[in-house]
Amino acid sequence: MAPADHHHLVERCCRRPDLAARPAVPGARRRGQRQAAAAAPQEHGGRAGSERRGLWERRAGRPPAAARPGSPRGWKSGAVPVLTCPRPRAGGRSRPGAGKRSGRIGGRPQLDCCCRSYPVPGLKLARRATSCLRPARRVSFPRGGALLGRGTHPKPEAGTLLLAGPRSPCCWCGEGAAAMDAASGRGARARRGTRSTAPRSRGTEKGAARSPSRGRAAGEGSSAIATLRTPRTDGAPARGGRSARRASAAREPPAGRAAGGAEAPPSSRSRAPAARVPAALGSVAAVPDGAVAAAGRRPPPAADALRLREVLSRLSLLREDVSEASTLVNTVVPHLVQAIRDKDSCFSSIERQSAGSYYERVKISEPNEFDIMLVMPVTRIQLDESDDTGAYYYVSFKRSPKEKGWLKFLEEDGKLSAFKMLQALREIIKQEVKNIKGMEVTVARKKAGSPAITLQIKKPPLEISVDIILTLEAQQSWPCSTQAGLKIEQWLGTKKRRDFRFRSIYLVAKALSYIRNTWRLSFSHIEKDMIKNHGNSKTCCESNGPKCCRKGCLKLLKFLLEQLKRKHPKELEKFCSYHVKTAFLHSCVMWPNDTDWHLGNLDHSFQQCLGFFVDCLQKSQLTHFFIPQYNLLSQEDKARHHFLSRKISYELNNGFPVFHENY
DNA sequence: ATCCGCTATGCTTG
DNA sequence: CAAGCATAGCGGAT
Repeated sequence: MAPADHHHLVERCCRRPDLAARPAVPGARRRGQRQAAAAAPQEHGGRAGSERRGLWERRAGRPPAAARPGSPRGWKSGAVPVLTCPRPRAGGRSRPGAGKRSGRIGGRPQLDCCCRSYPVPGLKLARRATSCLRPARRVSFPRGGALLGRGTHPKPEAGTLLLAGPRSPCCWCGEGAAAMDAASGRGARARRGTRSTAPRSRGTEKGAARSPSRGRAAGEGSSAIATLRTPRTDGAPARGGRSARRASAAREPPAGRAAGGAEAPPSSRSRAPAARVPAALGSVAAVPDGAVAAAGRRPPPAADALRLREVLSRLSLLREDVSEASTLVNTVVPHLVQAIRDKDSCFSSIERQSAGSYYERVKISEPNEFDIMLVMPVTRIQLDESDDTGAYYYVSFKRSPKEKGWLKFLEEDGKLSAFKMLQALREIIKQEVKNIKGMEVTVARKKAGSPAITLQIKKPPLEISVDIILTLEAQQSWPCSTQAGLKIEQWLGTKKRRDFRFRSIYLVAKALSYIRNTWRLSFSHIEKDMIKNHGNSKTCCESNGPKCCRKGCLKLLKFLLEQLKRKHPKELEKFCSYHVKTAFLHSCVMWPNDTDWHLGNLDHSFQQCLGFFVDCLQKSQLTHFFIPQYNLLSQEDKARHHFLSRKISYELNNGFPVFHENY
């Protein structure tokens, strides 16, 4: 059996032919609209936070925010409603009346609608409204990905759908369509950052305008701590748009084309060109992919880290996308859960649990894939290994369950049939999706052996897939195959390990190709916890604690594999994100200290992870993180492993050109 | 003058 | 409440 088949959370890799027909760039229109937005207002003066706000208010002679219409606080406190859009849709700083000096098109603010997050009169605390009086715009940007220089307006052209350049059909699924574009949002991302910029106004009281922490931060060396992504805004904020920095990275042509087109003359003195140097690295000759494969053999150019941060910033999910997608998912899923509980008494105690990269906060590119576990508590089950991996089991009840409905899910020999349960669940869901209004929800075709029931939710321009995974939860000790796994003592501590192992075991309905009633151990709840609370010290990444780059590395690993899979779909079809996730977890064990993952050393940490993964590939040995006897890289696929290891080595040695390529 | 690294703050989802 | 996204604006580098 192919290890790649073993993990439902990653089986998306090569499926979704159903999505292949989706538009090349889902969300492009939305993004286009968003990014068409001209610069948003900007407050002047340079005080941080409330101090700065106070200054602005004093200067502008305005009432305090709490009393001002248009301010959320104002609404909460029952201030006078304003019916027209008094403010552009932008981040926390924009406010009504501001922006007089910000970028505008044609004298009026050419802003996309701000009202989706603007409170509606009469709707207390409403976050969304449809009462916008200002039409959204569509804007086209130059094809070919010319860089947008700062202060350069992209010359939007009303009424044109935004497309950055010709899109090649996606090779992800071998279906010749753009499924993976959608999955990763790469195409969309390329347009994400496009926005107009405006001359930036500086604070009038430079020194005084410094935020209280500035001095400390600069003086005490926190400059070494680089943020993963803090797209600075050199002009006024565009509504929902990316910073110019992000934009420049996203739009960078892969082959090192001279930055700057007619629209975007780059500053010759700026550091930006170095940062934007495409991954081919210009002067650095490409190192063949067959070269040595451990990390660090090529001293990375200083710009590497910067570029990785750029890449990372492109991968983060847009807040608006998250909001829209989660709204859909959170409408559909509770509806289905209720229906499932009602329709079959066996399923009456089913509970929703979230899993997968979105809920681990390592989803990259676009929030278009969600994993929902439907967890059924079971008691007194007996597990019998179905093969030698230690991951697959037959499940039977030690005592027949009180609920007699269960009998219909049992095979003659008393084993609980994953297949039968999935089928029942699937039928209920298929019936129930018909009752969901306001969007199109369909159940994707069954995939042999897949533990998931995949929903497609369409509400143009959104297209989301939700994997529903039937899961058994048993409060009993973990099987002995897990005894020597989860070696996190040095990393998260012995107590944490003990706590984890006291948690329930989860089994997902995963049929093997030759046996229909098997269940596979799932540790996604533990993985989620480890990724969320990943620090060796408790304060890692907490609000005031030191920030690390672990999640950043995981995202980059995922992205690298995605990109390579797009480039070599056939050769890499057996690899999935669970492989890199596993390698990442091993890396966390191998380098347990937070200091090993200093945010400023993103490039180094990433290369270490990759180096480890490449070693695994070369040895065809990647141990399941929880089940040490289970090798995720079976020896039969050695050639494929070497292929991937060569590809990764090439990327490693040449500054990751694939991060900047479109497939 | 422009760009970059960084922090502070607000907002949203989980 | 934590985490992540989005933005403003500083000092310093180029």
